[in-house]
Amino acid sequence: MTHASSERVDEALIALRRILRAAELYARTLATAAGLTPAQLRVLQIIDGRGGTSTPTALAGQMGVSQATVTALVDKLVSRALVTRKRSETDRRQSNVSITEAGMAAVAEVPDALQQRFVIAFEALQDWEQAQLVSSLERVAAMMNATGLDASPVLTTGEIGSGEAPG
Amino acid sequence: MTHASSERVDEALIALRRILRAAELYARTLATAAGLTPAQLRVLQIIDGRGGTSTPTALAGQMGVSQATVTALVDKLVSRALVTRKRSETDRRQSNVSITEAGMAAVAEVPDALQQRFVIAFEALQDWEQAQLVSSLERVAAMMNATGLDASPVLTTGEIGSGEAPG
DNA sequence: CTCTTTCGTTAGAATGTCTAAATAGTAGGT
DNA sequence: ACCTACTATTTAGACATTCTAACGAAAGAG
Repeated sequence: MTHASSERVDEALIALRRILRAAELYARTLATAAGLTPAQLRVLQIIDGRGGTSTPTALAGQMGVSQATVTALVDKLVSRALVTRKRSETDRRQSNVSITEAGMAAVAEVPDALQQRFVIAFEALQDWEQAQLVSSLERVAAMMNATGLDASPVLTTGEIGSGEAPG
Repeated sequence: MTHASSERVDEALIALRRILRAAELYARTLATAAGLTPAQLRVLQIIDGRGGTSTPTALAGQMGVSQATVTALVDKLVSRALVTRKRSETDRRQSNVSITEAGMAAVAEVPDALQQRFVIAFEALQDWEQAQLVSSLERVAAMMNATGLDASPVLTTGEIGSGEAPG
């Protein structure tokens, strides 16, 4: 039991909070600039990151909200022609929500909030420091998830700095 | 220019996103369990962390929302007797929002979302790993802030695992 | 005292969110 | 074919968060 441990937890927490807050505020700024709301942008990004099509149930699961909420969000996006909604032909209970070209353009214009800021900072770190941060972060993330919450991996991490990600 | 860099950014981003999402979902769960909403709980936590009293303007600044929003939030909390609102005597334009005993009890009952999960994970890390994570996190946070966004330090990091924090 | 600025609230609107109920489709058993 | 059970989605009704704009009240400068 280290004495200094709680101080360090404090410091880590403060840093994490600042990252958290910066990401949150920035996400809103970006979405607003694109004429969208944060939630609408998230829907668009998830669909785009999943190959251009998804279903309400999948979206609800990934976003951690109810299907009803997704319906409302998709309604808004459909009315702006950023996505289309079409009944599945193999299972007509299902609905396929597909991103349109306008939607893709909107997503492409808006760099991912976390990415934009985090990547810049991350790339300024030393190589060994990057490796270390990844390792520590992954352990924390794994442990937080293990505590009982599934943080449904969104993984919309496409165009970061290099070319296309492995498809 | 390292080739492996973008892969690592991916991994770090994914981990951070999972932490992000877990914290967000968990915050809602906790607030709901306490009969509050996330935003209301945040107000309570900020006031509590600031010595028990604040003003609408200060709260708005710290939360990154407008004064009008704070007014609405405080209205709800007042109606539940978790805070009181009283005109300042030195400057009667100002309003002092103070947490009540019931409010403090509510805050004490609800472990901070991030803290709860993060601390558990953090304390399971090796000593050197903790130190490293703090260092990396702080660099990232500093750099993200330096990019132009002020993430208004909330620092409600009081009762983590040890006794009272300084001050 | 009058003008300007600051602090806070009120009013009105849009969005996000939920739960519960309704609608529609699939699948299995008979 | 028909009934039942389950799954996928939408609708309806409610409440919370948030904004901007307008307003009232107080402080400060002159």
